[in-house]
Amino acid sequence: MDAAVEVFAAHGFHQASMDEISDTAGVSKPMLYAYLGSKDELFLACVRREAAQLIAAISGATGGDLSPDEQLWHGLRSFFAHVSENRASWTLLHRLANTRENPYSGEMTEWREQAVELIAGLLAQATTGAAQPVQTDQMRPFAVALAGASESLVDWWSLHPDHTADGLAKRLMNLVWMGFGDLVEGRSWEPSGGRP
Amino acid sequence: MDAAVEVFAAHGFHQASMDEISDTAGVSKPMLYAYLGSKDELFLACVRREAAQLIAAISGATGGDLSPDEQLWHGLRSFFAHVSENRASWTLLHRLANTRENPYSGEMTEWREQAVELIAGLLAQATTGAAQPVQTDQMRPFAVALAGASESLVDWWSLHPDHTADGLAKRLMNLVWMGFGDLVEGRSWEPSGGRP
Amino acid sequence: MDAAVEVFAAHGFHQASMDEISDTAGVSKPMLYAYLGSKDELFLACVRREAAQLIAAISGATGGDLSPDEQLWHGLRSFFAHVSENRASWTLLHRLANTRENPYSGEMTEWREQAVELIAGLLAQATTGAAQPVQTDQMRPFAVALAGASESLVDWWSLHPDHTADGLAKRLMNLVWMGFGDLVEGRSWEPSGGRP
Amino acid sequence: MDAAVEVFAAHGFHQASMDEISDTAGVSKPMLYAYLGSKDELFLACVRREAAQLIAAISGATGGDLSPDEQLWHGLRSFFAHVSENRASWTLLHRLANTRENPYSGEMTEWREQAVELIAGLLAQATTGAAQPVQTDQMRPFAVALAGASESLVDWWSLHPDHTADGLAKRLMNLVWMGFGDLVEGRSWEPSGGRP
DNA sequence: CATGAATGAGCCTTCATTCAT
DNA sequence: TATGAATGAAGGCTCATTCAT
Repeated sequence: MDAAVEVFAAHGFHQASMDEISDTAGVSKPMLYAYLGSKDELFLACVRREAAQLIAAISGATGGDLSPDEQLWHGLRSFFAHVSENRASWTLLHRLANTRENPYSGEMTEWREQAVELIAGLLAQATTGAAQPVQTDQMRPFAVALAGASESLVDWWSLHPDHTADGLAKRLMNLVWMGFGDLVEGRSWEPSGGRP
Repeated sequence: MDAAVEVFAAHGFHQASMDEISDTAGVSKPMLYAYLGSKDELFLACVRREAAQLIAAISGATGGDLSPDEQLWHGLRSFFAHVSENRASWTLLHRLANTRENPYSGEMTEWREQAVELIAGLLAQATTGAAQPVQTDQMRPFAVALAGASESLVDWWSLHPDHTADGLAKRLMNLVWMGFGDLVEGRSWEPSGGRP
Repeated sequence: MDAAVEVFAAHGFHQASMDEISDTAGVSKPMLYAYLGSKDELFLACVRREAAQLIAAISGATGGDLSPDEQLWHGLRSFFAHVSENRASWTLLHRLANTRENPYSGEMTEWREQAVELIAGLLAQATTGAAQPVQTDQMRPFAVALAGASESLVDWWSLHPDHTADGLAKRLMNLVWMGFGDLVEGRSWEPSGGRP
Repeated sequence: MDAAVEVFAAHGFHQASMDEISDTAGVSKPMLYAYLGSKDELFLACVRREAAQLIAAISGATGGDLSPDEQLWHGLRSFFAHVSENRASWTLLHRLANTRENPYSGEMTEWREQAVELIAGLLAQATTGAAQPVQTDQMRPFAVALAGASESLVDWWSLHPDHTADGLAKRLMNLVWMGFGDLVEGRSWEPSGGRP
């Protein structure tokens, strides 16, 4: 059973013993090894599955022929929604997968790169008709920043549950999208004297 | 010796054996226990020290009677600078401290709350003369987002070393501060039709 | 199927898993247990069968109304021939059965005693007309020595395949039978000054 | 403690648990690993030590400027004596080391080759003044046979303790040395009609 | 009857932690 | 005081052995 995600999320990789996982899953330890291989492979499988689900949720929401900002908006909403409904999954991806130093470290964070790529693509798309259109790869730092801001807000959210997924997503849109719009239109901040 | 930070950062918490730490530090294991207590306590002490240094670096840069945007700017610059000069420290704080599931998990992330508080204060301060001044605690989500964006950019930076600390800090200022400015001045994004 | 002999010979007793044996045999594991009982019993059954075949081969060759030396000669020849044609069988009997420390250890080496008995009988028979005929049980040490020499030569043979079964058998006859003949005829070696 | 030899000899390699070895040795398991490394390494170390002692015992006895037959005689005597005083050691070398199929299998049987080489040298030396002197490497089959006969007798001895080391050694000398002497002097056995 | 699926028990190995010197 | 030496406790993994189908 892939409710091993629960145990990993609850105790971390090393503190999670295969005994506890097998107990929680309701099967015996040899079954874990028969079906999922070693502990490393089990962990990797969990990460893969959860990452795929998260990416699928976001991708599904951003599809369609909406405008970039609408796509981003829906993507953020679905991200917050998915995460709030899959706490353990998020803990696994965010807290544990980033930390493990093992042969598979590449795969552990691949999902993040996919998300960044998705965002960067939207941002670039948004500049298409602007004065100075930009390439996708110049958008990456902004995409990374937006992704990080989202992740950070999710963590904070769990400590302040009185906010809604949509409320947080809208806050992020306001903060980032507006600033991004300014940027595209040529208004920018310079070190010795910002606007506000 | 607190060069245990190096070992923790290099191998992670569990892979770092007390043997290796004591060897690297040049003392014997019983000394580690005499001075720092258990492995958990040692780790906590490391986190505390590194967190204090990071917060000190940022606080030192934001002090003075500068305008809020300048303070934020200097804070971000010094954050990126400090992190780039203390890779191990950052790895410890960001990658390891967030993951541990132990009795001290509260203290492990306290530094983050301090940083958020600092940013939130600056943001609130920036609205003082605006049409609708806001309280510090309403700024927290934005501060959290900014902090997360910064952390995320730092990680990304290590894979793209051709950027400078100032360059990244400026990008963040442009993205966030401008959007924040719009917000303060009443321009905002609404779900069914953003600006750009 | 008793092709489990192959697996035992190939990997040794402990390295041979019941899974591999059942796979190689083309039946399922429960069948193994239904027909042959436990792993120990299976091993014992293999040893018994192979031992019986070996003893049969030797006994068949030594039968008849030949002179003792001819019987011994044919026995040795057939031993070398049988072993070279049943490598796995020999590995099982010689390398594995001697090692096992189980309740059946008696049966594991019974075949060896049979062979020794056969040889001792021949040796005794050879002294029938001599000056001092001897009983079978006084011949046993010599028989044991001859048996050991044969086994040892077989092992050595597998590393020096350029010898023939008959060549080795003849060498053994020359070495042992001649010495035995001397002995029977009263010429013997004494500690402080042998013959050559 | 290298009284692990006892446990290995008593139960075989696989049945001997590190727990039992450490208990028997009077130390804790981690000490075993600290001093002797893994179970494989421990076993190898035991074999190496016991093999060295056995070879030393035999070599020590065969040295000097004695005639070849005297050297052989003393070698056999010391072999039987050493083995009877070190039962566990012999079990390890003879019963276990020959069976293990591991990376070190080369070293496991090296002692045997040394013994064979020693014997072959003595045999060749004995033919120096004879009608047809022979090279050492033509003596190897005889040496192998003699070694095997000795080993076999030792095993048999443990079941018939009423014999003495010297008695068995003398029997072997009579059987092999006399036959060997005949051979050197040109008397040989031919398939269709031996001497006795 | 024959088997896929399941497990209890145990082994090797490691490491945080502590005495005796 | 500082340390080399020692260990209790556990964890990952495997395998002989048996049910439910």
